Amino acid sequence: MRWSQAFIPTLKETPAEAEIISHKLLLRAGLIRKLTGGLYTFLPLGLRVLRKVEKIVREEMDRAGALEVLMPALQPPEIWQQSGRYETAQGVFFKARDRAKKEWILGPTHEEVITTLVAGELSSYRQLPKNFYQIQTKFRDEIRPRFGLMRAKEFVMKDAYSFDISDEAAQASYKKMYDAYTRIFERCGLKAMAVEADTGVMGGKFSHEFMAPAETGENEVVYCEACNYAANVEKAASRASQIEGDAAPQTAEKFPTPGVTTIEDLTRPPFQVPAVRQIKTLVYMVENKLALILMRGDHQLNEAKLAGALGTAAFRPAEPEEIFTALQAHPGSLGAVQVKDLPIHADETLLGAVNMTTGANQDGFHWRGVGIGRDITVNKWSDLRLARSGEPCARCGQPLKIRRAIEVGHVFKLGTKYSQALNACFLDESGKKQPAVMGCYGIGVTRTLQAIIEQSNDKDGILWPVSVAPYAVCVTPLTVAPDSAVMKLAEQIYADLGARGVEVILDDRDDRPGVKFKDSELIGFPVRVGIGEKSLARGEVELKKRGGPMTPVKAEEAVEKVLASLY
RNA sequence: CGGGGCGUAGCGUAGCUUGGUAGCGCGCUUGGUUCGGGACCAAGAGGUCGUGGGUUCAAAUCCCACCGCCCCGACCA
Repeated sequence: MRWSQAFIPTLKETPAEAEIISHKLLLRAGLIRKLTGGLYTFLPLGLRVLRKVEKIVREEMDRAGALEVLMPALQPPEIWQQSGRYETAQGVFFKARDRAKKEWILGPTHEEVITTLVAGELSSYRQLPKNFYQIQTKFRDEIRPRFGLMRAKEFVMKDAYSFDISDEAAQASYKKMYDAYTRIFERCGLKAMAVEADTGVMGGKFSHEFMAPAETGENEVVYCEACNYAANVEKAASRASQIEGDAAPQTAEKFPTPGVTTIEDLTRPPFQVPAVRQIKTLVYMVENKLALILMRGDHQLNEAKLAGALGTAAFRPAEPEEIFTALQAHPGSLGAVQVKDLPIHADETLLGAVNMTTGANQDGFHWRGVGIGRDITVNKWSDLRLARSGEPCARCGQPLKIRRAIEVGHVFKLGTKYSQALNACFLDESGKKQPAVMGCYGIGVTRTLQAIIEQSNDKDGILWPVSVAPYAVCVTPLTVAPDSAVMKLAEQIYADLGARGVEVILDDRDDRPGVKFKDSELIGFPVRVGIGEKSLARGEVELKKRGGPMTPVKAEEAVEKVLASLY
């Protein structure tokens, strides 16, 4: 490609809309442009990168034995009703209507479609295992699109769905995808770690997320350097730090606490009750009934765990009016002492706690000397708390660490939820009808692209890994007069590299060197070959790896040196 | 959806408090000088000041509504 013929609108200044470095660079390097919030056009250079990421994904899926298909983006709501997700996934749908006013759904994911397909084709266990994948645009009505491609209304995703005859076989399929993902991110030059994850609305059995560490990531990963335990913070278990030794249990007593409405307030004089000695009382509306959730004062509730404990995701924090009606007190003065008519769920760290302080369900009053079990009747004990940095690892006891990360991939073991609902069944060896055991596996392709930039950049711009760079080499003549020795050599190196299969761009723009250098560094071509009169007088050209020093090489060796530097 | 911020030329922005000719930098066009790290000089083009309404002799500026974008939040009582 000749730069003068290309469309590479680089920007000297950062558009005001971009907040994080990868988003800024996507715009500045001329890779994407925004149509409107959450919707982007890939410009030629950005599309080249996208295609390269897709190619790597495709190669690794094929290698793992998955079969590529392409499913419709537009889906009938009926299959979602069949799977039971029409209601639960309501929030993410973009909907459309045809001329007959019938409703359609712009696919946010494709479990229903693929399972419907398989249901129609599958009859015998001999047909399994099968794993189908596609690379397709998904549509999700995100609550808040942000950070460019990171969270968009429309994005490219690779999704794969495996069908197996048994749990064990499904496990093998899962492992294959897990391994494929590890290779994919490695080949993309992206640091990503597999972490245990919550299954959320997918309703699966267990799952791993592939997380690319980055400060701007929207997720938090809890990990242990000692034993390699790693989990999404929504899932992460930590060992409960017990409350230190107690004096003899005191008797519960109500005391006035005018104006006190937070855990923090109670830790200050005159009360000076440490947060670990407090019981935080949260009120939730669970399927239209109120429930109390008790946490230790220094702990935070993890809603993903709460969903697991409640067995439903249909809950929300109660409104203050609802709380007052039920407990005759406002948030900040709530407690579970002597509450008999509401279900009480408690985090297991409170088990056996005595001498605790908690709200009295009377504004301006708290109880102290409260003993769980004696003064509060807990209906269900569960692990409900958010793991924190420094807490002992649940496996090995070493301190846990937390870091932010971008979720780039997710593998789920689904079980038979969808195959049962949509009748994707087969006859086993004994002639018995069985639902296929499924798994599903996603990679956010466009998000991966941006995550690579987020991890690989410096003050001058992007540092593309060779595997996904829009062009591997930028040949930069400092003079472009057609009959000059400099340009002639540039043309020759450009042609020779192209002939050797290297993706190369020739910066034939009649611009000053500084402009060309800045642009090539902003875009981040892995290797630049600079050709100028001065060095050429010595029979040399300049080889510069992005982010590295400039090294002179003999002009006649340039092509070989470039090839060597690429691998 | 709640809160906050912002909409002025392709991009970045000043002007708004205190109403009175819309300004600057980058980019763009033309000419010239330059030519190894985002050149310089000169002359230009380019604006429904987000949209609609209101107040006023007069609105980018004040008021109302709407639209759009960005950020934070939407569990921590």
